[in-house]
Amino acid sequence: MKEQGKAKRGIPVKSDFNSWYPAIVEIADLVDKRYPIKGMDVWKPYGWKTMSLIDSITRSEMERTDHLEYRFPLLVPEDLLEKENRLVAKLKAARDAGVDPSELRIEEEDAGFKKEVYWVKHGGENELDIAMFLRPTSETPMYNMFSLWIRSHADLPLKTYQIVNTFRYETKQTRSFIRVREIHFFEAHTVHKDEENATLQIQEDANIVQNILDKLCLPNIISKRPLWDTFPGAWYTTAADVIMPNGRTLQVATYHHYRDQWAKSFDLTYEDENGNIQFCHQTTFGMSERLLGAIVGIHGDDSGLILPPSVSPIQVLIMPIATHITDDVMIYSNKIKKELDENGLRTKIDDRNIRPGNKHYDWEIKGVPIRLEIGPKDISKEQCIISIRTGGKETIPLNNLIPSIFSTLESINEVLKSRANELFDKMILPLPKSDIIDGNIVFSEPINEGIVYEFPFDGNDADAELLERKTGITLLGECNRPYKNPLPCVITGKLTTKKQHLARMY
RNA sequence: GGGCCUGUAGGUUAGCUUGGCCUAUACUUCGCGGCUGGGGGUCGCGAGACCCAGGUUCAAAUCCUGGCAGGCCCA
Repeated sequence: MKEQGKAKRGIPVKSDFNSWYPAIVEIADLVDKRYPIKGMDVWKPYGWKTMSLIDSITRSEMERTDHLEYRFPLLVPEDLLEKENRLVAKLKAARDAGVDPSELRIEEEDAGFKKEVYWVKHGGENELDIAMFLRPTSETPMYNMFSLWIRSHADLPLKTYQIVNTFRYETKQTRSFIRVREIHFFEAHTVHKDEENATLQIQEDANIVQNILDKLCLPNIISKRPLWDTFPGAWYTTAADVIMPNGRTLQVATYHHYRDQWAKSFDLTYEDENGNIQFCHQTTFGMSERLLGAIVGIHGDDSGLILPPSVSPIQVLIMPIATHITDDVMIYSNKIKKELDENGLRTKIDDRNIRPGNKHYDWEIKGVPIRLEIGPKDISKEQCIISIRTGGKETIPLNNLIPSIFSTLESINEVLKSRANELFDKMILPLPKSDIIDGNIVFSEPINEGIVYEFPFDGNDADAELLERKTGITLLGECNRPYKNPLPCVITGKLTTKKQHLARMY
């Protein structure tokens, strides 16, 4: 179906994913990376519009589930952080004590967020009495206010969210959308009267994540993260990971059950029906522009992006052909645009005075699902020609335009899903057979880089760590889709249906 | 945290090893005009760069030091 376009504008082939990805985000005009701060890209209109469309899917899910949108300040005074640090330090100590005394995970910093935030220490020329930092996430500012707002059970549940920029001082290598220092962040925070209600919220979050990822055509793995990967202060953390074409997993959503651990630190209490003071139970749920990174990475091809119709800023790009021959071409183009617009589609007419081939390449790179050509020959036959980004060209009669466009968009959506699923299935393999010899695991075949491994696992933390060390890759946690029939755990040999994955994570 | 590498028009790049031939190469891009127009057309004219600060030297894109920015590899 192709053959007509070879590498253009220096786009590397997608099989060279580590070169393709950073190139395509700029060539497709999503971001400009030349801003002179590492990890802070400029969002170009095309990229920002796409992100905004992703956000609007999120917003409608929030609305559907009765969350209200808030907007908290960017700056947090240092003294508020102390509560959080004390909590995190305490939990870590407890966790470490609870865990097998073998020296698990020593690399964790004990200063909480202190080292990874941007500090504001001056106001003009004067040093501030209390330094402030840019929010890396908003638990601290939000919970401080929640404790003022929540008085009785009638105030619960409190379901809030915001979509804001957050900041982390990353020292590692940054990548557009995947690891950045200014994060386009969605965070939902809820407060409930008891653990059970918070648990129900976690189930709702799980459902929302699937709705959103489905609209973006992104298959994913849901795992309960291992204890050491649990968000500080959380009882447990659940995460959604997608698999990028290089075999690395990308965490695109997390939701945390806090139980009442944070409430105890922030004094979040309410008076119940019987007049007793109770601690609240909380959850949080976060996502970011990594969703866009996943779309770029998973759907794109050698010719550029392919955007799912649900979030493509332009769903139908109209190309008038040979406008100088007859004025009818522009008249028809405008007529078609009007008709599509009235049916709720996002459209654009490209009337630049350049060759049509050039326009095809331009919009192909940007991943527009449908390009529609209308020229003098078509007008005489009352038809137009559409080029489909996932492959193929079709001639459609103008009197059947709208239904044809809608069914084509739908089929593009299906093609993206099935391609993504195919890739996803191809990326996951069973872990090679292993034997334990003198406390070491020996695999029957070498562990491969670009693959996600699944395997039955029913061991403890020490077993898990052995696996990570031995393979050099990371454990995603217990998957929410267990094996149908029990299999022997790769470490203990015990029969279990529990499934885990090992992967290189972004 | 440790190590390696790189900075020349908007983008990709030649020149750097061995300082002078640089008024800096080519492609692309951009602007104006003409012919054109169904998958990167063509002709003409025009625009655009040596990261910053020092140093060495008669002379620095080229050598040295520092800064800033970026990339890669390893714990």
